Amino acid sequence: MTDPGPHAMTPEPMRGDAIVALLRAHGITPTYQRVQIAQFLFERDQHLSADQVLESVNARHAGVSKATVYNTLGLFADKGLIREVIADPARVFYDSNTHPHHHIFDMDRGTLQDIPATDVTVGTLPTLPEGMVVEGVDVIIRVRRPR
Amino acid sequence: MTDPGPHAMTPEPMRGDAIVALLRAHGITPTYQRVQIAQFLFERDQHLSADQVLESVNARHAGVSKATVYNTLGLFADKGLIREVIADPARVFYDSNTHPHHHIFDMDRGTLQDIPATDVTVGTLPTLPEGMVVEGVDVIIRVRRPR
DNA sequence: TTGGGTGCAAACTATTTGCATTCGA
DNA sequence: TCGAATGCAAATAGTTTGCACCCAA
Repeated sequence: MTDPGPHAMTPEPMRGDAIVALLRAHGITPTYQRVQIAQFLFERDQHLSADQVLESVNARHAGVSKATVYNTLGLFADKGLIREVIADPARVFYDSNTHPHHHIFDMDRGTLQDIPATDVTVGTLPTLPEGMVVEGVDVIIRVRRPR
Repeated sequence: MTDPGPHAMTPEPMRGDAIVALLRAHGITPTYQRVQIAQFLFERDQHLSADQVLESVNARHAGVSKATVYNTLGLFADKGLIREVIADPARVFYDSNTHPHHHIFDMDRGTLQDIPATDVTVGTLPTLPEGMVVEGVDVIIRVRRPR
């Protein structure tokens, strides 16, 4: 847990070589497609579906296929660069902020919002099944406009 | 919150007319397909995907289509008979236990396990966006066998 | 030259939709 | 009789897979 992640960096958009270094530091070969996607993801903290990433990345200068966006987001998540958020049954969101925090899910708009981890307290955890290890604790508050 | 739900009933499988009454009490017309599905769901507390429900219901005496299973589970969830659990990115689970509780998700097996609500404490909630109301708070502990 | 890594077209599958049919008033 | 509700075949859309290509050793 000594990895500072992308968020230890400056608030300005990261330069191309900073992105390349970040990918390398996570054991990811920095290809053209991956740099494009990472560049976009780390412009700021955001919650994006694969489709939104595809659209935005290709709006710039294109050349990245749908499958590659999916595979790359999965790879980034595996390597701990971004965080998968399972909140909307229709699609997976990827959160470019990997610091510990939780989420509010707007069921009407289908959008996510961060909650500081300190605003939620998770107390006692139950005994886990044998040989199992906690990968993460997700707290999702589902909100909507009253019907 | 005065609705006792199906769990106020006996531990034995509910009889057909008890299921019919339960559906009616929730404003659901008790058709053949819906009764078949409800009968199966409320045999015991369980976490099932739509596909598992389809298979099990049709293994008995059949006659329920895939689309109807999906639509019926959605209807039951809307009416508060069962609870949707969003934990596995690949499929939605339906929990026949609607009492407040949380879940452990086994990432290797893709299965859910209940946690008593009392084993997890959610402290301060943040201020919600204007005009929004909390539909539910989901806590999911993701576990897996260490790699 | 060769073997693992990469990108993507095509395939796959969970879920939704549109509509013919049925049901209750 | 008639409008609303129901069930399902077919369509949709998010995601995964299989394979041609590329590159470092």
